[in-house]
Amino acid sequence: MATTMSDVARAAGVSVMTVSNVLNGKPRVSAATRQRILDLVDELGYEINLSARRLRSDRTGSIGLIVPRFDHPYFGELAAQLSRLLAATGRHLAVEQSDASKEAELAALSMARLQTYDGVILSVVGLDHDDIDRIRPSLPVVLLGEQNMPRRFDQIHMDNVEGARLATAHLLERGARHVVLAGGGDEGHASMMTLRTRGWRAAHEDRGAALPPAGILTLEEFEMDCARVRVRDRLRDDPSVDAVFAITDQVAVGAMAGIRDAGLRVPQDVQVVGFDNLALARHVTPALTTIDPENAWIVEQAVALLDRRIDDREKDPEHLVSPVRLVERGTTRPR
Amino acid sequence: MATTMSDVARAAGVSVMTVSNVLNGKPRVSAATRQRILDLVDELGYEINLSARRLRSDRTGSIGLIVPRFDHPYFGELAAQLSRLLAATGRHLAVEQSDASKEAELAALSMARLQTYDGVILSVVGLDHDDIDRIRPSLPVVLLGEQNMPRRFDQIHMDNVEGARLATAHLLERGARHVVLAGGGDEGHASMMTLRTRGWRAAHEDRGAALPPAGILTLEEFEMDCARVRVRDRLRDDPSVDAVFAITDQVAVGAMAGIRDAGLRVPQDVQVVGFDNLALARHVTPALTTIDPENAWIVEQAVALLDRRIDDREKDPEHLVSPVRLVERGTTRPR
DNA sequence: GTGAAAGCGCTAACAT
DNA sequence: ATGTTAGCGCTTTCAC
Repeated sequence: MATTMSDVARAAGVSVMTVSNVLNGKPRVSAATRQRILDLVDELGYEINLSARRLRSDRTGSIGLIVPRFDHPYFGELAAQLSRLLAATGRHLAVEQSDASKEAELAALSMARLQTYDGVILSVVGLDHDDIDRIRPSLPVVLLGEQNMPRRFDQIHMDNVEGARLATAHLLERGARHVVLAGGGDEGHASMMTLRTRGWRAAHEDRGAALPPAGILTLEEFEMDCARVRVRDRLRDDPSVDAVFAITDQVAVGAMAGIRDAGLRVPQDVQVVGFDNLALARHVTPALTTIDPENAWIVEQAVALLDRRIDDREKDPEHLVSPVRLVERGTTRPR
Repeated sequence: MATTMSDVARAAGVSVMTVSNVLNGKPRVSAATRQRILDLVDELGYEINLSARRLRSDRTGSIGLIVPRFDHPYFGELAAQLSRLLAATGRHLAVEQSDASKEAELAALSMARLQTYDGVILSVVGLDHDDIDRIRPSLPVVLLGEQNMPRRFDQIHMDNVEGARLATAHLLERGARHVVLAGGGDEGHASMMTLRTRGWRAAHEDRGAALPPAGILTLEEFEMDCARVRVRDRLRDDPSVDAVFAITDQVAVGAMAGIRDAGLRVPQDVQVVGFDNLALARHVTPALTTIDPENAWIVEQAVALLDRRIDDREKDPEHLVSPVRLVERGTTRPR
């Protein structure tokens, strides 16, 4: 069996309460007793049982992050940043995958699993307003997502429309006449996809440019494989396409491969802009022009919101929009 | 307050034990009572308190995976596969980051954090044999790693030497005369790096080929940025380099960018082989020839080992070596 | 400064 | 088929 607090207490000849007080940094303990207990803790290899602490008091020092998928680099980067930030305040992060399916995401949100955390940051994908509304968490939750979400939650979303508008406007400015939107679509509720599609439209409207025919290339998944094949085929069908705004950097990398498959060059024949500014974006050749969602800002705000909510469960929910900016690299032509 | 079992019991007019039995699928409960309780659970929105269950009985249905970094795609892919596999048996995965530093990794391994899991899969980086040996987990742990690890743990490692040998031999076979090892090194204990370096050496010895002078390009980090710059500089210094064996796919992608920066072509001027077979490897241009570590196999075995150990804490530890194979793509020349 | 008592929500073991 | 008892390891409260 693992060493418990009462083992330490017995060895030190004190009560468990004194051990608990020492371990929690409570003030009213003599220096001598404190030191003796600390030594014993080391010697016996005592480690607190977080389940017991949690059962009695809340507070585990753990924050949960629920993401749709572990193997999407965007979430990997988000998790890494969040982890670093939390470490600064002595807490740590556990990441769980919701699998982007409604059932899995709801299961991930089940209080049972969440209770082990002091608070949870939930990246909402695949849930609509009503699904989320059914969730009545008894612990602080911050929502990260694009769709319309119940106002009673603290939430952060990217400025998807503006980002997509910037991306598309940049392409049009650089001489593109026919900007295909890879991974776009108007179906369903407000989502990353529909919002970015809206931005692509808006950029055309802003300049009085006509939307290209069949300009939206739908994708089953926002993955490289899929994007590569669809973009290649689209270019073969229609040589007038001279630019791709890809809904994510992953799609953009797939699109770049597809463009090459079609025997064309980036950016001379076809320009490309992505969205996410993944680490990867700097390292493909040519380096990818993309929209930076300011993850550092998002992460910082998410923790701030969580902390404020942990502090005051009744505070008014906040609704933040992250700034976005265009990062110009080599997949678009110089002015 | 959240609904507890006794709330449900009171509402159903039964004891908490009956509720517990229903929720745990115990057989000796009448169908009528079971249904009544299930309905009430729904109605009251009851969710089990895992901390309480854990405190009493072990079993949370959660498995922990500790990885050095969230933002390395290799671990993202590993976690995703593991998550999928565990879901099949009704369990779920939480991933924690150890940050690749010794302190952080030891902290991640502290029983306090691990106790919330039924078992833990630990990807060991930055710890040597003695550090790991200091760990006396009271719960099942499977080690994933390359260095020499205490035999009392169940463990899995890749066949790094063989993989590196395959990669290097392939380059030599395809006419390479000067294979630089990007990210290699002999320093420190057995590690992914030193083992792959050994394989690179062995392939040369096998063919009676001399090792190139300054053939090992050390890298501070196995990251694209770093690899790109170092490879570019190396090629500029020494035009005789005609191949790069990159210690990881990430390094390989960086190397490919560096080769282009130096004004050379892949694979005509410089061939490249990576290691990991990330999803990314198929989508760079040209597609990356690499070593596949058979992650699916690793994940499957890790869960099997964990389950066997959960079943029998006293069983003899097992020590598995994953098979590796070469995946030939476009960064090496056809035969 | 230290400790005794009570109990968080659950389940194992043993009644009935 | 259902209930009773006890207790997991900790913290809260209150007493000394």
